[in-house]
Amino acid sequence: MDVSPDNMPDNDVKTRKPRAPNSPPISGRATATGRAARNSEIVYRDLRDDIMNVALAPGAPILEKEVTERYGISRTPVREAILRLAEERLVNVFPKSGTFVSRIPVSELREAIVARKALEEVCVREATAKASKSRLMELRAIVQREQELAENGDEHAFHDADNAFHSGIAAAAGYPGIWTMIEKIRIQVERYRRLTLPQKGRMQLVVSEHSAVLDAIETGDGDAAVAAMMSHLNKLQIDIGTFQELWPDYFLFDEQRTQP
Amino acid sequence: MDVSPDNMPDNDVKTRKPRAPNSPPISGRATATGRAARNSEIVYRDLRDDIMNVALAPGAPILEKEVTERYGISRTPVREAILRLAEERLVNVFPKSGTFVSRIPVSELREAIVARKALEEVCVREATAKASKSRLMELRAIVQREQELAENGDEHAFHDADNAFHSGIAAAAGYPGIWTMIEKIRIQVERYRRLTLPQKGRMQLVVSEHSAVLDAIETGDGDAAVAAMMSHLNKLQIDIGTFQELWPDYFLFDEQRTQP
DNA sequence: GTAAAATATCTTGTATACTAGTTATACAAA
DNA sequence: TTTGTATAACTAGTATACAAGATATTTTAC
Repeated sequence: MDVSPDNMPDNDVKTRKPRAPNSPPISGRATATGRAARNSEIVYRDLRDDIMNVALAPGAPILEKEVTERYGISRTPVREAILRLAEERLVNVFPKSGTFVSRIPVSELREAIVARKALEEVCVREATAKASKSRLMELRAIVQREQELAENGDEHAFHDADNAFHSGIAAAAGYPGIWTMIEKIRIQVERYRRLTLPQKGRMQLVVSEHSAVLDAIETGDGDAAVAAMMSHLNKLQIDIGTFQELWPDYFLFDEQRTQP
Repeated sequence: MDVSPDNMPDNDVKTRKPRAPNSPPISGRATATGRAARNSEIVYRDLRDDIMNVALAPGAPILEKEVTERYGISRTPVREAILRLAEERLVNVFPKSGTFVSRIPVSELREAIVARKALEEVCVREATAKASKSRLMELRAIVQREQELAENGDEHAFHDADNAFHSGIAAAAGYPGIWTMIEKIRIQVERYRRLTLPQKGRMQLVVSEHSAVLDAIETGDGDAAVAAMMSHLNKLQIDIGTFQELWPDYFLFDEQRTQP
């Protein structure tokens, strides 16, 4: 375009240059931390967590003004947070009307599970091929931690450890970016999972399944590792019908996308 | 939280209710078109396209003010557009300093290609299993169109048709949402592809590869279809080293993520 | 002449005022 | 009582003003 900052020879006249920002993002830059303590980030995380925990139920309204007053900040950062949520399809913004927590779209849910399985399969296969001993020890430690948390019944911490296990496999495979993608997909599935989670003995089952996956990885049997992981992830596909009865208006069955 | 709009019995006193927004996003809603003509959307798409076309080169600064004046709008919608780009890692925002088009991170690039292959594999396999005759005819028409565009040398239209083919396969598989995910991944790869695209005879090669994929789908051979698709997508993995020489500062080699 | 400090000016982040559109409510008429 | 309409209140989108920090330039000391 007509920006042309460092293409033009700017060394002929020194005093006239109106301070074109000729500081591109240099590699080893100290201030590359970027958005660390931005208010919109805090609001975003809080709202996202509330939505994922179903503390904010699907269909519930989100009032900019209420959030504004709760945090004691202005509309601008709140609005940024809501826009991020809208992109992730966690909320629906109706232009001059209101913002609401989105309902769980079952068709997307199905696809999200399929996509996650595809990505986790790649990760676990690659992890089997090239995981270092230390990585395996880390993963085993996570499984052990899960065991302890399951015994204590600490659901929240167990949930974190669960994530750490899957994240660790992606890291062992050398695919941290793919784990980022899985996490984005997981956001969609998480609300559904939170509704179905409080089943007795579920944590113990997860521990044994994780352990089986790790066993296969350690023996270097890629196919077995993939099979164990698929078996594990298939547990997500409990039939949605039963939960449809419990929370009828939490789910959305037709397609009707809001943004093309 | 303390919103509680339609949970409270609001039918006792009629005149005092301060218009709590008791209109959740009803399913069959007419105004569900949502963001149609929003300025931030226009700016976002234009900037994104410019970045993907490498018209805005990696490292180039993006000045809110310049965009503001170009579109004749205020900073707010421009800012929203830039924030969306920042989430997709197409730009880097340095808080009180400036915004720059991000460099192409080669490690993420590698992972993006792996992820795309995993997702496309699922799509093409499922499409082979359950594509209707009409879907197959549509896909064949797209391939034919690609052939014609390749002969005419219309690179831009060919690019669209290319996307339509992959999108069509996802649709045939019943996974339109997965295509959305692939598109998000594709954004990252697209810039690299645009740099490597102008190779002679590339379009003709793509046509034949697409045709091979479709042949396998039509015969119902899932494994062959997957193999053909993988062979097609592997073409993306040309060694990056050669292009590193041509555009040394377009790529980023170390990790250094900006947002945790 | 060199280097360091001061200053000017740019950048993005935030707050607030205003606009335009939507929905609920009140009210009137049948 | 029901139905249509007017109005009032609330919504998100936008514009603009201000604040805080960073970089480039200028100035000053030596």
